[in-house]
Amino acid sequence: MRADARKNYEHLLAVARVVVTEEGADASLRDIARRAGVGLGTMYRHFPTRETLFEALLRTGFDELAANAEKLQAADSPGDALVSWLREFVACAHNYRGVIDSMVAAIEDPDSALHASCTTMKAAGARLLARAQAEGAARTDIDGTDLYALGGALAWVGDQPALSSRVDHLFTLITGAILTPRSTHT
Amino acid sequence: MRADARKNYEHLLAVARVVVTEEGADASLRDIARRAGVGLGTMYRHFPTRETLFEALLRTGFDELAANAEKLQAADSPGDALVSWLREFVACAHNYRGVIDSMVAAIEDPDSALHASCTTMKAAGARLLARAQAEGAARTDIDGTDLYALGGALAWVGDQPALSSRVDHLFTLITGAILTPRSTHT
DNA sequence: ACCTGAACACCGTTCAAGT
DNA sequence: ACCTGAACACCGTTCAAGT
Repeated sequence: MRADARKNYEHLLAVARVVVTEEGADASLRDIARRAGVGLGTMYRHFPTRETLFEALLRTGFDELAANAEKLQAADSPGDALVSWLREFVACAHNYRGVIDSMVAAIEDPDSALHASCTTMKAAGARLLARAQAEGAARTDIDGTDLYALGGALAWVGDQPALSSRVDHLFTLITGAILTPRSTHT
Repeated sequence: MRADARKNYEHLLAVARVVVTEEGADASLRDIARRAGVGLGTMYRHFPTRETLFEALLRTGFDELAANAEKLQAADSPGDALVSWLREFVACAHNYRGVIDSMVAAIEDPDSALHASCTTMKAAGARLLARAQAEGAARTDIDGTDLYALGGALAWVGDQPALSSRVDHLFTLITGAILTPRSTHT
Protein backbone atom coordinates (compact mmCIF):
# COMPACT_ATOMS: atom_id res chain seq x y z
CA MET A 1 0.00 0.00 0.00
CA ARG A 2 1.29 3.42 -0.97
CA ALA A 3 2.17 5.83 1.84
CA ASP A 4 -0.65 8.28 1.10
CA ALA A 5 -3.14 5.45 0.83
CA ARG A 6 -2.06 4.05 4.17
CA LYS A 7 -2.44 7.45 5.74
CA ASN A 8 -5.97 7.77 4.37
CA TYR A 9 -6.80 4.29 5.58
CA GLU A 10 -5.62 4.96 9.11
CA HIS A 11 -7.35 8.31 9.29
CA LEU A 12 -10.63 6.90 7.99
CA LEU A 13 -10.48 4.18 10.58
CA ALA A 14 -9.81 6.64 13.39
CA VAL A 15 -12.71 8.85 12.32
CA ALA A 16 -14.97 5.82 11.87
CA ARG A 17 -14.15 4.71 15.40
CA VAL A 18 -15.49 8.02 16.70
CA VAL A 19 -18.53 8.21 14.44
CA VAL A 20 -19.62 4.58 14.89
CA THR A 21 -19.17 4.92 18.63
CA GLU A 22 -21.45 7.94 18.52
CA GLU A 23 -24.03 6.84 15.98
CA GLY A 24 -23.91 3.06 16.08
CA ALA A 25 -23.70 0.49 13.32
CA ASP A 26 -25.93 2.41 10.91
CA ALA A 27 -23.74 5.50 10.93
CA SER A 28 -23.47 7.31 7.61
CA LEU A 29 -20.44 6.22 5.59
CA ARG A 30 -20.71 9.47 3.68
CA ASP A 31 -20.43 11.35 6.95
CA ILE A 32 -17.33 9.38 7.93
CA ALA A 33 -15.66 10.22 4.63
CA ARG A 34 -16.66 13.86 4.98
CA ARG A 35 -15.36 14.16 8.54
CA ALA A 36 -12.15 12.45 7.45
CA GLY A 37 -11.77 15.05 4.70
CA VAL A 38 -11.60 12.34 2.08
CA GLY A 39 -13.50 11.65 -1.13
CA LEU A 40 -16.38 9.21 -1.02
CA GLY A 41 -14.62 6.94 -3.47
CA THR A 42 -11.64 6.63 -1.13
CA MET A 43 -13.95 5.42 1.59
CA TYR A 44 -15.29 2.69 -0.69
CA ARG A 45 -11.85 1.80 -1.97
CA HIS A 46 -10.57 1.02 1.53
CA PHE A 47 -13.82 -0.34 2.91
CA PRO A 48 -15.86 -1.71 0.03
CA THR A 49 -18.49 -2.88 2.46
CA ARG A 50 -19.87 -1.79 5.81
CA GLU A 51 -18.76 -5.14 7.22
CA THR A 52 -15.20 -4.48 6.05
CA LEU A 53 -15.20 -1.37 8.18
CA PHE A 54 -16.63 -3.22 11.18
CA GLU A 55 -14.03 -5.93 10.77
CA ALA A 56 -11.27 -3.34 10.93
CA LEU A 57 -12.88 -1.61 13.91
CA LEU A 58 -13.33 -4.86 15.83
CA ARG A 59 -10.00 -6.41 14.79
CA THR A 60 -8.22 -5.51 18.03
CA GLY A 61 -11.00 -6.83 20.23
CA PHE A 62 -11.25 -10.01 18.17
CA ASP A 63 -7.55 -10.71 18.48
CA GLU A 64 -7.57 -10.11 22.21
CA LEU A 65 -10.55 -12.39 22.53
CA ALA A 66 -8.80 -15.14 20.59
CA ALA A 67 -5.62 -14.83 22.63
CA ASN A 68 -7.61 -14.87 25.84
CA ALA A 69 -9.55 -17.95 24.76
CA GLU A 70 -6.23 -19.72 24.27
CA LYS A 71 -5.15 -18.83 27.78
CA LEU A 72 -8.51 -19.70 29.33
CA GLN A 73 -8.41 -23.11 27.68
CA ALA A 74 -5.82 -24.07 30.29
CA ALA A 75 -7.43 -22.32 33.27
CA ASP A 76 -8.09 -24.13 36.52
CA SER A 77 -11.87 -23.81 36.50
CA PRO A 78 -13.41 -24.48 33.09
CA GLY A 79 -16.68 -23.00 34.32
CA ASP A 80 -15.09 -19.71 35.31
CA ALA A 81 -13.10 -19.72 32.10
CA LEU A 82 -16.28 -20.04 30.04
CA VAL A 83 -18.02 -17.25 31.94
CA SER A 84 -14.99 -15.01 31.69
CA TRP A 85 -14.76 -15.50 27.93
CA LEU A 86 -18.45 -14.85 27.42
CA ARG A 87 -18.20 -11.64 29.42
CA GLU A 88 -15.40 -10.44 27.20
CA PHE A 89 -17.36 -11.44 24.09
CA VAL A 90 -20.35 -9.40 25.19
CA ALA A 91 -18.16 -6.42 26.05
CA CYS A 92 -16.44 -6.61 22.67
CA ALA A 93 -19.72 -6.63 20.75
CA HIS A 94 -21.19 -3.93 22.96
CA ASN A 95 -18.28 -1.67 22.02
CA TYR A 96 -20.21 -0.46 18.99
CA ARG A 97 -23.98 -0.26 19.23
CA GLY A 98 -25.74 -2.47 16.73
CA VAL A 99 -22.77 -4.38 15.35
CA ILE A 100 -23.94 -7.53 17.06
CA ASP A 101 -26.52 -8.03 14.31
CA SER A 102 -23.76 -8.12 11.70
CA MET A 103 -21.66 -10.38 13.88
CA VAL A 104 -24.52 -12.84 14.05
CA ALA A 105 -25.46 -12.63 10.39
CA ALA A 106 -21.80 -13.17 9.43
CA ILE A 107 -21.90 -16.69 10.85
CA GLU A 108 -24.15 -17.88 8.04
CA ASP A 109 -22.78 -15.56 5.36
CA PRO A 110 -19.40 -16.66 3.96
CA ASP A 111 -19.24 -13.47 1.90
CA SER A 112 -19.30 -11.20 4.94
CA ALA A 113 -15.98 -9.59 5.86
CA LEU A 114 -16.80 -10.62 9.42
CA HIS A 115 -17.30 -14.27 8.56
CA ALA A 116 -13.79 -15.51 9.36
CA SER A 117 -13.42 -13.57 12.61
CA CYS A 118 -16.83 -14.53 13.89
CA THR A 119 -16.56 -18.17 12.95
CA THR A 120 -13.22 -18.32 14.75
CA MET A 121 -14.69 -16.64 17.81
CA LYS A 122 -17.68 -18.92 17.83
CA ALA A 123 -15.38 -21.95 17.63
CA ALA A 124 -13.27 -20.63 20.51
CA GLY A 125 -16.37 -20.25 22.66
CA ALA A 126 -17.54 -23.70 21.64
CA ARG A 127 -14.22 -25.21 22.74
CA LEU A 128 -14.45 -23.57 26.17
CA LEU A 129 -18.02 -24.78 26.46
CA ALA A 130 -17.08 -28.32 25.50
CA ARG A 131 -14.36 -28.46 28.11
CA ALA A 132 -16.74 -27.17 30.80
CA GLN A 133 -19.28 -29.75 29.75
CA ALA A 134 -16.71 -32.56 29.79
CA GLU A 135 -15.81 -31.67 33.35
CA GLY A 136 -19.42 -31.44 34.44
CA ALA A 137 -19.33 -27.68 34.96
CA ALA A 138 -21.85 -26.74 32.26
CA ARG A 139 -25.15 -28.22 31.15
CA THR A 140 -24.75 -30.53 28.18
CA ASP A 141 -27.88 -29.61 26.25
CA ILE A 142 -26.42 -26.52 24.60
CA ASP A 143 -23.79 -26.04 21.91
CA GLY A 144 -21.59 -23.30 20.50
CA THR A 145 -24.42 -21.73 18.53
CA ASP A 146 -26.56 -21.47 21.67
CA LEU A 147 -23.64 -19.88 23.49
CA TYR A 148 -23.10 -17.41 20.68
CA ALA A 149 -26.83 -16.62 20.68
CA LEU A 150 -26.87 -16.01 24.42
CA GLY A 151 -23.84 -13.73 24.19
CA GLY A 152 -25.48 -11.91 21.30
CA ALA A 153 -28.72 -11.54 23.23
CA LEU A 154 -26.82 -10.01 26.14
CA ALA A 155 -24.98 -7.63 23.83
CA TRP A 156 -28.34 -6.64 22.37
CA VAL A 157 -29.68 -5.91 25.85
CA GLY A 158 -26.62 -3.77 26.50
CA ASP A 159 -27.29 -1.84 23.30
CA GLN A 160 -30.78 -0.79 24.39
CA PRO A 161 -30.65 2.39 26.51
CA ALA A 162 -33.78 1.31 28.38
CA LEU A 163 -32.25 -2.02 29.35
CA SER A 164 -28.51 -1.57 29.51
CA SER A 165 -28.51 -1.12 33.29
CA ARG A 166 -29.70 -4.73 33.61
CA VAL A 167 -27.10 -6.37 31.45
CA ASP A 168 -24.75 -7.35 34.29
CA HIS A 169 -27.58 -8.76 36.32
CA LEU A 170 -28.95 -10.76 33.41
CA PHE A 171 -25.46 -11.91 32.53
CA THR A 172 -25.29 -13.52 35.97
CA LEU A 173 -28.72 -15.07 35.53
CA ILE A 174 -27.86 -16.57 32.16
CA THR A 175 -24.40 -17.82 33.03
CA GLY A 176 -25.97 -19.30 36.15
CA ALA A 177 -28.34 -21.22 33.91
CA ILE A 178 -25.46 -22.41 31.73
CA LEU A 179 -23.31 -23.54 34.65
CA THR A 180 -25.94 -25.25 36.76
CA PRO A 181 -25.63 -28.91 35.92
CA ARG A 182 -28.91 -30.58 35.20
CA SER A 183 -28.31 -33.12 37.95
CA THR A 184 -29.17 -30.51 40.58
CA HIS A 185 -32.64 -29.78 39.31
CA THR A 186 -35.55 -30.34 41.69
CA MET B 1 -63.30 10.02 10.21
CA ARG B 2 -64.68 10.42 6.69
CA ALA B 3 -65.54 7.27 4.76
CA ASP B 4 -62.79 7.71 2.15
CA ALA B 5 -60.24 8.46 4.85
CA ARG B 6 -61.21 5.34 6.75
CA LYS B 7 -60.85 3.30 3.59
CA ASN B 8 -57.36 4.68 2.97
CA TYR B 9 -56.40 3.99 6.55
CA GLU B 10 -57.53 0.38 6.42
CA HIS B 11 -55.88 -0.22 3.08
CA LEU B 12 -52.59 1.34 4.19
CA LEU B 13 -52.62 -0.85 7.26
CA ALA B 14 -53.27 -4.00 5.23
CA VAL B 15 -50.45 -3.18 2.82
CA ALA B 16 -48.13 -2.25 5.70
CA ARG B 17 -48.83 -5.61 7.31
CA VAL B 18 -47.54 -7.33 4.18
CA VAL B 19 -44.56 -5.05 3.59
CA VAL B 20 -43.37 -4.95 7.21
CA THR B 21 -43.73 -8.73 7.40
CA GLU B 22 -41.52 -8.99 4.34
CA GLU B 23 -39.00 -6.24 5.00
CA GLY B 24 -39.02 -5.80 8.76
CA ALA B 25 -39.24 -2.72 10.93
CA ASP B 26 -37.15 -0.54 8.63
CA ALA B 27 -39.39 -1.06 5.63
CA SER B 28 -39.78 1.97 3.37
CA LEU B 29 -42.85 4.03 4.25
CA ARG B 30 -42.71 5.47 0.76
CA ASP B 31 -42.94 1.96 -0.64
CA ILE B 32 -45.96 1.19 1.53
CA ALA B 33 -47.75 4.31 0.29
CA ARG B 34 -46.82 3.47 -3.28
CA ARG B 35 -48.04 -0.12 -3.04
CA ALA B 36 -51.22 1.13 -1.41
CA GLY B 37 -51.75 3.49 -4.36
CA VAL B 38 -51.92 6.46 -2.04
CA GLY B 39 -50.10 9.77 -1.85
CA LEU B 40 -47.16 10.06 0.49
CA GLY B 41 -48.95 12.78 2.46
CA THR B 42 -51.83 10.42 3.16
CA MET B 43 -49.42 7.96 4.68
CA TYR B 44 -48.08 10.63 7.01
CA ARG B 45 -51.55 11.94 7.81
CA HIS B 46 -52.69 8.56 9.11
CA PHE B 47 -49.38 7.45 10.55
CA PRO B 48 -47.39 10.55 11.44
CA THR B 49 -44.66 8.37 12.86
CA ARG B 50 -43.22 4.94 12.23
CA GLU B 51 -44.21 4.01 15.77
CA THR B 52 -47.81 4.99 15.05
CA LEU B 53 -47.83 2.43 12.28
CA PHE B 54 -46.28 -0.24 14.49
CA GLU B 55 -48.83 0.47 17.19
CA ALA B 56 -51.64 -0.12 14.72
CA LEU B 57 -49.98 -3.27 13.38
CA LEU B 58 -49.41 -4.69 16.85
CA ARG B 59 -52.73 -3.53 18.35
CA THR B 60 -54.44 -6.91 17.96
CA GLY B 61 -51.57 -8.82 19.51
CA PHE B 62 -51.29 -6.33 22.35
CA ASP B 63 -54.97 -6.62 23.20
CA GLU B 64 -54.86 -10.41 23.13
CA LEU B 65 -51.81 -10.34 25.34
CA ALA B 66 -53.55 -8.08 27.84
CA ALA B 67 -56.69 -10.22 27.91
CA ASN B 68 -54.58 -13.34 28.33
CA ALA B 69 -52.63 -11.79 31.17
CA GLU B 70 -55.92 -11.14 32.95
CA LYS B 71 -56.92 -14.79 32.59
CA LEU B 72 -53.48 -16.09 33.58
CA GLN B 73 -53.56 -13.99 36.72
CA ALA B 74 -56.05 -16.50 38.12
CA ALA B 75 -54.40 -19.64 36.74
CA ASP B 76 -53.60 -22.60 38.99
CA SER B 77 -49.82 -22.53 38.55
CA PRO B 78 -48.38 -19.01 38.71
CA GLY B 79 -45.10 -20.36 37.32
CA ASP B 80 -46.74 -21.86 34.26
CA ALA B 81 -48.84 -18.71 33.86
CA LEU B 82 -45.71 -16.56 33.79
CA VAL B 83 -43.98 -18.78 31.25
CA SER B 84 -47.06 -18.94 29.07
CA TRP B 85 -47.40 -15.15 29.05
CA LEU B 86 -43.74 -14.66 28.23
CA ARG B 87 -44.00 -17.08 25.34
CA GLU B 88 -46.90 -15.11 23.91
CA PHE B 89 -44.99 -11.86 24.42
CA VAL B 90 -42.02 -13.16 22.47
CA ALA B 91 -44.26 -14.48 19.70
CA CYS B 92 -46.07 -11.15 19.46
CA ALA B 93 -42.84 -9.16 19.11
CA HIS B 94 -41.39 -11.71 16.71
CA ASN B 95 -44.37 -11.17 14.43
CA TYR B 96 -42.54 -8.28 12.75
CA ARG B 97 -38.78 -8.46 12.48
CA GLY B 98 -37.04 -5.62 14.27
CA VAL B 99 -40.01 -4.07 16.06
CA ILE B 100 -38.69 -5.28 19.39
CA ASP B 101 -36.19 -2.43 19.42
CA SER B 102 -39.02 0.11 19.22
CA MET B 103 -41.01 -1.80 21.83
CA VAL B 104 -38.08 -1.54 24.20
CA ALA B 105 -37.24 2.08 23.45
CA ALA B 106 -40.91 3.01 23.96
CA ILE B 107 -40.70 2.09 27.64
CA GLU B 108 -38.53 5.10 28.35
CA ASP B 109 -40.00 7.42 25.72
CA PRO B 110 -43.39 8.86 26.72
CA ASP B 111 -43.68 10.44 23.28
CA SER B 112 -43.61 7.12 21.46
CA ALA B 113 -46.92 5.90 20.09
CA LEU B 114 -45.98 2.53 21.58
CA HIS B 115 -45.41 3.92 25.06
CA ALA B 116 -48.87 3.22 26.50
CA SER B 117 -49.20 -0.29 25.05
CA CYS B 118 -45.72 -1.33 26.07
CA THR B 119 -45.93 0.10 29.54
CA THR B 120 -49.22 -1.74 30.05
CA MET B 121 -47.70 -4.97 28.76
CA LYS B 122 -44.66 -4.60 30.94
CA ALA B 123 -46.90 -4.03 33.97
CA ALA B 124 -48.96 -7.13 33.14
CA GLY B 125 -45.81 -9.22 32.98
CA ALA B 126 -44.59 -7.70 36.21
CA ARG B 127 -47.84 -8.68 37.96
CA LEU B 128 -47.55 -12.27 36.81
CA LEU B 129 -43.94 -12.30 37.93
CA ALA B 130 -44.83 -10.87 41.34
CA ARG B 131 -47.47 -13.53 41.92
CA ALA B 132 -45.07 -16.29 40.94
CA GLN B 133 -42.48 -14.82 43.28
CA ALA B 134 -44.98 -14.53 46.14
CA GLU B 135 -45.80 -18.20 45.80
CA GLY B 136 -42.16 -19.20 45.60
CA ALA B 137 -42.34 -20.27 41.96
CA ALA B 138 -39.92 -17.66 40.59
CA ARG B 139 -36.62 -16.28 41.80
CA THR B 140 -37.04 -13.04 43.68
CA ASP B 141 -33.98 -11.17 42.41
CA ILE B 142 -35.57 -10.01 39.15
CA ASP B 143 -38.28 -7.48 38.39
CA GLY B 144 -40.58 -6.51 35.55
CA THR B 145 -37.85 -4.73 33.63
CA ASP B 146 -35.63 -7.82 33.76
CA LEU B 147 -38.52 -9.93 32.52
CA TYR B 148 -39.19 -7.49 29.69
CA ALA B 149 -35.50 -7.51 28.81
CA LEU B 150 -35.36 -11.31 28.72
CA GLY B 151 -38.46 -11.46 26.52
CA GLY B 152 -36.95 -8.83 24.27
CA ALA B 153 -33.67 -10.70 24.07
CA LEU B 154 -35.50 -13.85 23.02
CA ALA B 155 -37.48 -11.94 20.41
CA TRP B 156 -34.19 -10.55 19.11
CA VAL B 157 -32.75 -14.06 18.84
CA GLY B 158 -35.86 -15.09 16.90
CA ASP B 159 -35.32 -12.16 14.53
CA GLN B 160 -31.83 -13.31 13.53
CA PRO B 161 -31.98 -15.85 10.69
CA ALA B 162 -28.75 -17.47 11.92
CA LEU B 163 -30.19 -18.01 15.41
CA SER B 164 -33.95 -18.31 15.09
CA SER B 165 -33.85 -22.11 15.17
CA ARG B 166 -32.56 -21.90 18.76
CA VAL B 167 -35.21 -19.61 20.15
CA ASP B 168 -37.44 -22.34 21.59
CA HIS B 169 -34.51 -24.07 23.19
CA LEU B 170 -33.17 -20.86 24.72
CA PHE B 171 -36.66 -19.93 25.84
CA THR B 172 -36.69 -23.10 27.92
CA LEU B 173 -33.24 -22.38 29.29
CA ILE B 174 -34.15 -18.86 30.33
CA THR B 175 -37.56 -19.63 31.78
CA GLY B 176 -35.87 -22.45 33.64
CA ALA B 177 -33.51 -19.92 35.17
CA ILE B 178 -36.43 -17.67 36.12
CA LEU B 179 -38.45 -20.45 37.70
CA THR B 180 -35.70 -22.20 39.59
CA PRO B 181 -35.99 -20.90 43.14
CA ARG B 182 -32.68 -19.86 44.59
CA SER B 183 -33.18 -22.26 47.52
CA THR B 184 -32.28 -25.19 45.26
CA HIS B 185 -28.83 -23.94 44.30
CA THR B 186 -25.89 -26.15 45.16
C1' DA C 1 -61.47 17.28 5.71
C1' DC C 2 -58.77 15.03 3.25
C1' DC C 3 -55.53 13.98 -0.59
C1' DT C 4 -51.57 14.81 -3.75
C1' DG C 5 -47.00 15.23 -5.18
C1' DA C 6 -43.20 18.45 -5.65
C1' DA C 7 -39.38 20.00 -2.89
C1' DC C 8 -35.67 19.50 0.31
C1' DA C 9 -32.01 17.33 2.55
C1' DC C 10 -30.25 13.29 3.21
C1' DC C 11 -28.33 8.33 2.04
C1' DG C 12 -25.51 4.09 -0.46
C1' DT C 13 -23.13 2.86 -4.53
C1' DT C 14 -20.82 3.33 -8.96
C1' DC C 15 -17.63 5.12 -12.16
C1' DA C 16 -15.45 8.43 -15.50
C1' DA C 17 -12.04 11.71 -15.02
C1' DG C 18 -8.12 13.32 -12.96
C1' DT C 19 -3.09 13.08 -10.53
C1' DA D 1 -2.03 3.39 -7.83
C1' DC D 2 -4.80 6.10 -5.85
C1' DC D 3 -8.12 9.95 -5.24
C1' DT D 4 -12.19 12.86 -6.40
C1' DG D 5 -16.79 14.11 -6.90
C1' DA D 6 -20.69 14.03 -10.06
C1' DA D 7 -24.49 10.98 -11.09
C1' DC D 8 -28.10 7.79 -10.05
C1' DA D 9 -31.64 5.78 -7.47
C1' DC D 10 -33.31 5.64 -3.34
C1' DC D 11 -35.11 7.47 1.46
C1' DG D 12 -37.89 10.45 5.37
C1' DT D 13 -40.35 14.59 6.09
C1' DT D 14 -42.80 18.85 5.08
C1' DC D 15 -46.10 21.70 2.98
C1' DA D 16 -48.45 24.50 -0.72
C1' DA D 17 -51.93 23.47 -3.82
C1' DG D 18 -55.86 21.12 -5.00
C1' DT D 19 -60.82 18.63 -4.29
